[in-house]
Amino acid sequence: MNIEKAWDILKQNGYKETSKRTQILELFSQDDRYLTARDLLNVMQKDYPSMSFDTVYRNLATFVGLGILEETELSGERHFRMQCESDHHHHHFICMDCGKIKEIPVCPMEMAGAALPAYEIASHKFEIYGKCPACK
Amino acid sequence: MNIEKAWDILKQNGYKETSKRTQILELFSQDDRYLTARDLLNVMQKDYPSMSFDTVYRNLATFVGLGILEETELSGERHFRMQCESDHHHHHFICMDCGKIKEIPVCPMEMAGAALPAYEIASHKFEIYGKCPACK
DNA sequence: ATGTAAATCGTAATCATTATGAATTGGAAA
DNA sequence: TTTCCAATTCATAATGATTACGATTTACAT
Repeated sequence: MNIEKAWDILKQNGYKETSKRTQILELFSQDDRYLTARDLLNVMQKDYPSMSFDTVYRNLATFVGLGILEETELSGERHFRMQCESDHHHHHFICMDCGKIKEIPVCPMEMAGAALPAYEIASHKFEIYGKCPACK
Repeated sequence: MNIEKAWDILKQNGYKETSKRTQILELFSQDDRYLTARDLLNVMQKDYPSMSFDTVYRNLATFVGLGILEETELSGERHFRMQCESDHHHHHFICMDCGKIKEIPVCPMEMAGAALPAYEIASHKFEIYGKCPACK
């Protein structure tokens, strides 16, 4: 996901181009780690002092809803990052030191779905946590 | 996991047998769904009016640490349930209506681990969400 | 340029969780 | 049984993340 594509999606859904949305998208596009709302606010307030909780949270929710950002829960806090470019379904290894991620091409649902006949499957979560080679 | 086994573990680790721990274990052993701390408190205060947040949270943490309860994060809240009996590693389907779970015998780590040479894997999470046959 | 709905600001409210200090309790030992 | 002390619980306050509110500002179509 890049900034231009994100704006295409926002415009198509009737969202306006504002300076704060620009700032948020720029930050995410140049940082490929998972960030919390507070991380985001802290980093942004250095360069753009007027950025409120409301603006951050509201736009994060909008972006996740439109598939621009993806979200996961790590140690009790919501974390966000740019949605992956990959057009094929995949999952993530997440480094608990530096926060960087690595795509895992396999999806366990092919195997597991067969074990659940008569069940209606809505979604699934598969994540691996540990240390990346650089942090080890 | 049954109540006797839970007490064995607690005693072995020097924890005392208190009425509140008894009440908590009884509740979990007769409800196989994931419950939040508040669920637990609400249900328990009907029968045992003197049950505080502190007692609930502290004992939940103790029980999870000892492997008596297992924990997961659903829609931003921590949920708890009795640790499964199964001696082999497995994962869960969770019904988003009734909260009941079904064990899934497969684990994707056998496949995925191979895709991460040089990575140090600490843990992983694989859960499937949807509706069980009864709720569909 | 102007009007208007959308977006943002600054701050307060809410909700889950954790911490604190006083009071109570389990269980061993006298 | 009674006493004692550390473990536990109670009642409540503090914390930290998230959401909500009313006033103000802004994007952008007309």
